[in-house]
Amino acid sequence: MAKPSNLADASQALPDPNEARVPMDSALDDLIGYAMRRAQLKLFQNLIGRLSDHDLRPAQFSALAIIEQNPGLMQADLARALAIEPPQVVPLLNKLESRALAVRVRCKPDKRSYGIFLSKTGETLLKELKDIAAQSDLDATAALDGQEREELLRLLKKVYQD
Amino acid sequence: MAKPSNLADASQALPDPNEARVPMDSALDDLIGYAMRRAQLKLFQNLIGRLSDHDLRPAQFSALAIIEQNPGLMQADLARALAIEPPQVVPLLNKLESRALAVRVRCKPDKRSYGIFLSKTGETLLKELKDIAAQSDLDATAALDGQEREELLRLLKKVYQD
DNA sequence: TATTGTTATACTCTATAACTATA
DNA sequence: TATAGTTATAGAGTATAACAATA
Repeated sequence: MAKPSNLADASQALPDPNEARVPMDSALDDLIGYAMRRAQLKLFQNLIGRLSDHDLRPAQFSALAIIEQNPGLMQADLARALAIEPPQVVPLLNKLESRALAVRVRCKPDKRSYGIFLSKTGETLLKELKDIAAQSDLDATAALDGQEREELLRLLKKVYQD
Repeated sequence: MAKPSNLADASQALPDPNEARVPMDSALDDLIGYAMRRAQLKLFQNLIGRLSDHDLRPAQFSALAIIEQNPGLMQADLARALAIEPPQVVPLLNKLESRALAVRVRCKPDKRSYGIFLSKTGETLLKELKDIAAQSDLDATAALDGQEREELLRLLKKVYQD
């Protein structure tokens, strides 16, 4: 297929190959969704790098924090809190159990379900991970001052809690 | 492995099964990264739903907008602008070409490379897609007023442009 | 020898259907 | 029959190595 007749006029406006190698976006520049995706990727990559020292993924850190706040919760609850499907909880919890950070305990009247709890090891590591995550946050938003950071957090919560 | 000795104290504080089924996060509540991930997922899902009417993905929309701003750019440039690897550009561009929205043209002195351009069809559709994306933005951030939306955009740009 | 685009491949993430064991 | 957890599987998204054509 060579140069179809509906090819847009483009023979002019070719960017100088010697100038900035990163094309500008325009059109996308006014979209909150676009800016948020790029900012989120930056924060996520930063956190992934820091957590990798402990061989953990962000979802595993989130799971530990949610378990701490809701000891004894069921896997279905954890899935809902993490906004993932129940089958995805299985390998995640298996990993946490194999590292002795959390445990499944059959303790409910309903013998089908487990209560999920942190181990002492998990509680101790989670303390450290919270500091790491807070530092990652500061690092990835270093362009903001404290007041801007608080305002950003407030606005983001307002968006997702709606 | 049954109830290891380092199991954290958890026999108390079990959430009432009759109350809110969504466990709270705490610990995560002060993290910009966590709030941004949740807000970003909300915006992304909204946009995915709206673009699906046109059988397009967000990355394909972004590609169209970038091509419009940089007619004649090479695939390596597009990959860099989209923050993806060159091999991922191939199926993306194949899709846009099969839909007659964009074209690869061998027109450079370097016969290895292509210049990428929008077709007239692509230009027309892109106009519509921009409105859709803007509406998606407004919809997913309906909890914010105009001033908050501008402030959020400003802060996000400051973060990712750093 | 280096580079553009491409193919092949693999690894992760995510989602769905089906299975088990309890209820 | 319905539910909690699990298994199996398939589809995206993403990354790397290797190849062909060209420089």
